[in-house]
Amino acid sequence: MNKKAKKIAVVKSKQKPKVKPRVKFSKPKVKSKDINYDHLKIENKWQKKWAASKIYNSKEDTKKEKCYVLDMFPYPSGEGLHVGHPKGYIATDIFSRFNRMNGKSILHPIGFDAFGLPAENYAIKTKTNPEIAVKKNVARYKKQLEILGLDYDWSREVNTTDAKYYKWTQWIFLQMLKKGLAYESFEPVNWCPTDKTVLANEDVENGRCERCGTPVEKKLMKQWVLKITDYADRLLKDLDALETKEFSNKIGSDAFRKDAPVNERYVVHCLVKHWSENKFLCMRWKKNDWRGYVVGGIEHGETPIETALREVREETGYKNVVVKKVVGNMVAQFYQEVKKENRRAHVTTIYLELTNGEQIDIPQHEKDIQDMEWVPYENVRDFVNREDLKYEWDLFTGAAKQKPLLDWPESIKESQRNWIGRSEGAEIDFRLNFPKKLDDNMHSVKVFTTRPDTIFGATYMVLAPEHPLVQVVMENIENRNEVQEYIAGAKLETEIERTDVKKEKSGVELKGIKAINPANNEEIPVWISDYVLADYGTGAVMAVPAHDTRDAEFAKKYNLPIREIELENRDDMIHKYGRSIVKYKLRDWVFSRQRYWGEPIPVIHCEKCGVVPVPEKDLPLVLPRVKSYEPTGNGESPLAAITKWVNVKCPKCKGKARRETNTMPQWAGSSWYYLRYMDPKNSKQLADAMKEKYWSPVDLYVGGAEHATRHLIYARFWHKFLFDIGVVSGTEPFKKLQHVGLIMGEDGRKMSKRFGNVVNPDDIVNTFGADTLRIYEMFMGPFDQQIAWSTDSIVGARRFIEKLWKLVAKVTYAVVTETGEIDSVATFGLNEGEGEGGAARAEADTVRGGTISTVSANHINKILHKTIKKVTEDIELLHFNTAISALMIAVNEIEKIGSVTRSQYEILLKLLAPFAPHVTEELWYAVGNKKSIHIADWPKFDPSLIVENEVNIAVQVNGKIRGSFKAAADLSKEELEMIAKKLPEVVKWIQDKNITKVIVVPNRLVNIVVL
RNA sequence: GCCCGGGUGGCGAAAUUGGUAUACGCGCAAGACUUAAAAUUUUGUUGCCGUAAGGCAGUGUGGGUUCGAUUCCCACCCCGGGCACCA
Repeated sequence: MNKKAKKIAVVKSKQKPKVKPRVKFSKPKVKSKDINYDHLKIENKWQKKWAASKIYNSKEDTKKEKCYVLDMFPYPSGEGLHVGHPKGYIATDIFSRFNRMNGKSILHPIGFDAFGLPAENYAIKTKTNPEIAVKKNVARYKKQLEILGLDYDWSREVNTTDAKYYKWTQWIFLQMLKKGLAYESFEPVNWCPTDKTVLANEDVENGRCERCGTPVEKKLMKQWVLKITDYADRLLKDLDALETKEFSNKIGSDAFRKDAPVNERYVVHCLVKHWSENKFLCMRWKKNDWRGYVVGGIEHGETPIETALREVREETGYKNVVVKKVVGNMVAQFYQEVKKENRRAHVTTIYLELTNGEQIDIPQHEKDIQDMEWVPYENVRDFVNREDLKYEWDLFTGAAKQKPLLDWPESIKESQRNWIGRSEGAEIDFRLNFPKKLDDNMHSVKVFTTRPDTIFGATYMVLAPEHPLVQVVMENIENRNEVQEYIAGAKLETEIERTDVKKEKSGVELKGIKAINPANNEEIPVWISDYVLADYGTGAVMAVPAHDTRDAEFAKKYNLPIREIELENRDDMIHKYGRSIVKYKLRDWVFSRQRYWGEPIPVIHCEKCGVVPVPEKDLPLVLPRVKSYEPTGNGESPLAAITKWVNVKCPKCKGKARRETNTMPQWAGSSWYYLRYMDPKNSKQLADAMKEKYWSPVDLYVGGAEHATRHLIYARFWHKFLFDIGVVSGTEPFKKLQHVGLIMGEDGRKMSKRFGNVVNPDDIVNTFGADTLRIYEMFMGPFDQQIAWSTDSIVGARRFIEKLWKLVAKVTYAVVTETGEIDSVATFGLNEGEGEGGAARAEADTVRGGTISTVSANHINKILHKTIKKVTEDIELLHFNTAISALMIAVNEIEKIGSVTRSQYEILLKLLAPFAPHVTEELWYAVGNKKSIHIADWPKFDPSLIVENEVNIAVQVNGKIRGSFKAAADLSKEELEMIAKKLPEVVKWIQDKNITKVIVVPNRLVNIVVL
């Protein structure tokens, strides 16, 4: 895939691009000789050993849970990788290594996407055959990737330009053809005059070719098109779909009721106060869901207050309840809790009080599902949020709370929603009326509107200049010349000019033509204007200047009537005058390119039979070698010049026929490659069904955000199609998606040869080591955030690894004699062979009275177990920067203590192994292990070890920190308050003052409020 | 214009059931080691006032809720991204 970033931008507003002319690689400040850490030797050694031992090869092991980790495969350009590229690969590497150590069966493959314009243009520029250029570039990329120590299963490598691979790309196309999803269209398409090919809508950016920036032209051409619009609705809906989950609980309750309120606007939350004490009623649904309030649905005709009273009586049995107010200051805390549940919720929160405790019996079915408890005001929050009582049901819909089907960043989902651009509206026919009727036909014009409720305000109609009807009625137009001139003028404009919002609107009235508004039978003028687009909706609009800014602008300019009206009922209007219809902005995918370097479209044009697919047995249809692969510009690809290849017999009638000479777009091969990794060598099908079922879907997919509206939409489309024809088992290919934040140049601009700010990863690996590079890139900041590279800051990562390296000398172990007795306690050395010998080693911490004190050992244990927890959680969330920070803290602490047992050190190594695979492997063997650390078990933390027995208590006076003290954990509130009040630095602030209130948060703070 | 995301030291950034803001790293300053430098190491490092003890201010701005707000609410400013004469 092409690694193009869309915009050049700096990370932060405040930070102006610091233009440093010198961005070349600078010499490092580290010296590794002194401590014997030779990263080149170590990294090289382990990379070879891992390749030989095949520990990273994937297997469909049904006994294990699977984990499919995927990178967006690279598009090997001529320039090689820069340090920004590996960021995503390092992240998936960490994630897959982590999951492997957690006992999962891993698929972490890689391949190359190499068909398409970039490779072809590069080949033309360098005058090499694209096939050869691609081979060379792939080899270079592979080498660059290999030295990073990534755990790819290279035996599953795919390449989209390999005939064995694109056989299946062509096969999928044929299946689409069979289902009518691939068709030839003859319509205006985007044409790039520089690249001399048509483009899909997705390849056009602000009216320009996404590759070369040339403004695209509209050209009428016959093209292969894929009917992605048939899938528009599913592509949109599944973005918000929920994971299907079995849910059997049928017990009736508002929470589960089918007719429960589905719209949060019709829900009330009732806060119910005790009749004599400052306590609130907390409800417990027996499905472990605590609420601090009663939730009820407003039924038809009720006011929220009535609902509140009814719900509280029904659900709690307390009869004598009165409404105090609707969200007042007094209950602001509760209100905030409610809002937190759902930021979009606009619930009415009602505060009620009981006048007495009189209670009637509630029905058994209510008792079955819920309990009640009176909870003191200040404890309600803790009570509701108790960790062990996470709630599983959606508050508003009553459905089981489910995870979304797609765990994707909201921004990418939103991009796709925008791109698909669904809008619901109506098609309404306006009859046309013109005096000089040439025939009796009363023509009519279909308009598309999302506001049928404004139909009475339609005071004129506007057609796109290209609207076919204009030509039909041309003879009846009085100002024919003027109209034709306008149409000709509009044609000359580029898309960019035409769709410029700032441009003043222009248009011409079709004099002599009138339209009739079906709502009031009024005759209204008909105009043409280029602000109406031919290819959206119906190419015609009813103009309602009172309710549409564009129409208003136009009406003002041409003095057309603007009529304020009362809005009608939308559905009634649609019903009376038109039909409801859904339109999408998404266009069908223009699928042919007039270029050489792509998959040949496997179709034959027969004079008699028309379009005939190449028989499946003849696949792959291999891309033939060609003398000149320069684009022709005449709408044919260079393949058309190979008459021998082009002229074939029709597979059906054996008559004269020609091959299709257009090729597929760059995005074809990448639309399904993740499936091929599952079974890369299968010659019978694109992937074996069992294997597909085992590995699907991709558990984590990492790549650039710029693919949001292309690759990621195309792949979802193809996947859904393959699902429909039974080739794949699920409806979505990528379960979790994460986008990588770009690494910018040191000057804050995008890394590019053009700016001379490219940093080559090979240089970094050479001087600092792959492990250092990996740690640095993961430590830079949040993974999805764009950050500028800084060679100066790498030393931090390097120093950290060196600290770990030096720490091995402080690992203690017991030397055991042949009879099993402890001879002495020793440490490991940094040099090979040091510390070894005839004597066996044993854990130092088993030694009675050994060198490491119990206190220190316990202290290290506490640190380590906290670190295990933090690192484990952080890797799962892809919070690599904070995971590394936790590891640094652990190393610093252990270094300070100065001694560590072997088992403790090994935990540390394991935690770091996914991040720095080489150095940890080296040290792992150095302390006496015989099997790779990368297949060792991930450490588990012991919660009891994490518990602090001494805590720091902050003391505030009127909310300001005035002091602190250490105290045993879980000291009572009273004791804490007493100690706090006696602290000299606190006494100073509270003496001579009236203490009005003391707030004590156990294990945290004491706040003394004085007057 | 509509829709997402974000704004914290000199810099990259931590911190979410509302509870000691600035963890970790870079840089910088001072000390140790060294003939010297590098490397290493120790200490310090939000700003202002103060020799210090300490005080005041402080998480884009202005309000609000609260004993307590980076965190919740309201309004606004700025930055980044997506869509855009889409009817």
